[in-house]
Amino acid sequence: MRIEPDNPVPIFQQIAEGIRSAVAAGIYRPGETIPSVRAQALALLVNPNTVQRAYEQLEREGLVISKKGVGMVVSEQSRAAAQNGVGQSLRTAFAQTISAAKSSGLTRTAVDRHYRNAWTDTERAGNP
Amino acid sequence: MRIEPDNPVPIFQQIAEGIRSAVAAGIYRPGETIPSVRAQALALLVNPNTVQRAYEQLEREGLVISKKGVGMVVSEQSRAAAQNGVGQSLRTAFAQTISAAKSSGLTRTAVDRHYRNAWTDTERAGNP
Amino acid sequence: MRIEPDNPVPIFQQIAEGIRSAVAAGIYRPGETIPSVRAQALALLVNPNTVQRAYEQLEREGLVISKKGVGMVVSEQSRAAAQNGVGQSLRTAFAQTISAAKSSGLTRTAVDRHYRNAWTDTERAGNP
Amino acid sequence: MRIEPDNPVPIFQQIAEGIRSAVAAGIYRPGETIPSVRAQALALLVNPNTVQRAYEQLEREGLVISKKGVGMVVSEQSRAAAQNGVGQSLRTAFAQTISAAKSSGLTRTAVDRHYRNAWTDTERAGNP
DNA sequence: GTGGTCTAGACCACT
DNA sequence: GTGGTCTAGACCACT
Repeated sequence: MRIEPDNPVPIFQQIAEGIRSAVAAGIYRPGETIPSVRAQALALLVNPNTVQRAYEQLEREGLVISKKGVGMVVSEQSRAAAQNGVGQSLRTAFAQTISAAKSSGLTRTAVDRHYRNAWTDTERAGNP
Repeated sequence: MRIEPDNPVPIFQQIAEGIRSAVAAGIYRPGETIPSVRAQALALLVNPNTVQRAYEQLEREGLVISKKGVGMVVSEQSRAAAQNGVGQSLRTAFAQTISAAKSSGLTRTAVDRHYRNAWTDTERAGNP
Repeated sequence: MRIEPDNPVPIFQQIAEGIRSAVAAGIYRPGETIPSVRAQALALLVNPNTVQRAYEQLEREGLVISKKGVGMVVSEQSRAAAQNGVGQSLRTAFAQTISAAKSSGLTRTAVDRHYRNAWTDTERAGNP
Repeated sequence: MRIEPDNPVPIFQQIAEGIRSAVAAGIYRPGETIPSVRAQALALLVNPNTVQRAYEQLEREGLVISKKGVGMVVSEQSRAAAQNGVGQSLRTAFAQTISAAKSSGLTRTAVDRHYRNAWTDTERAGNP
């Protein structure tokens, strides 16, 4: 998971989003624990309080359940919820970008070209 | 132009982006003035200072030249710069969304489907 | 006389200073008129109101006396006053620059070098 | 650092200049933080927003890097940049004063005398 | 009317 | 504690 400190999206939300993605991808499975607040903070070079905030939000969403002495346990219903949410947010993100492009007067052809170029960018960046 | 107050992207940047798009689309042409700070603030229901900040940034970018007592005049080289910037930010936005999708374990086929659905969304929303 | 619109010193003060210098240099002599508001405005590509403000200040200083139907007439005591003022402001300007340089930790040798370089700059700019 | 509220140079620029000088003089060193926005505002009896503007400009110049929750950290390349900038602005300031003097009809001998007198002034003022 | 600067004070994310 | 953003409203120079 990568954190972008300059991204206007708050870091704690980036962390939450990262966990959601990981659950959707099956990296963390129901019954397993996600990394502890301290471990995560260390891994991301971020203050533990910030990770804490992210985890609290995930608990409110029901993706994860905090168990004393155990950690944050991935819930049973988590995966469907996460996957659903990921797909939804994906579509919304695309729609926003496309809307912006249209209001700048770009044609669908031009936008599609940028979309394909973006794929090339992500592949070049080492995300096969 | 629409402002989303809940968007983590600062309002002043949303405004700057909106003007950039308008210049790229040829709505404001070189030699013309963009809406005055006060008029824009009134139109967007936003504080004049916030608009001012957006306009300062646009001036630093060379899109616009401030003339006392006259207004913010669109520069000659503005359009190319704006168009370039819009294309660039489009590609970056797509790349970010795609990266997120990949790290959630989605395949290119799935992502493409979401992309096409997003187009449908924007068309349905009345942006033919 | 040159006006610098980007200089934080207000334009009307730049104009007033320009006239003071011209009087000190003997370009305008007692009994003569300085350029009319309209002529000056045209020459400097500035709004007549701005020139008007500069002239009002000069009249308050006693450098110039407005005579209906004639114009702004240079006063008898103007030259001494202007010359005196120019010398004074020169010294003050130098003192400020030198103070700033010292507080940046520059030595007298370094400051003197910059002073001599500045002379070269003004000569190169075509002000022999 | 002293602020002159009547100086036509905007306060936020005076603050920026003051920090630049301090960095050039080695008062703030790379890795250290400059005074916080609030502390500086209190020290200079100025609104925090005004200090903020000065610091934003310094960050754009690369003199300083803002770290959330930490402060404005002096960058590695800061000193060279600041020193360079100070020397540059010194020369420009001298050139402007000299130009003004020349257009008032003063000879180099007279201007040099004023320059030396200005040094005496700054020494008398207690800036050995 | 136009933009530029400033004060006063609030709320947010982060350490 | 730290910086970042925003509102509300004043005053200035210039056209």
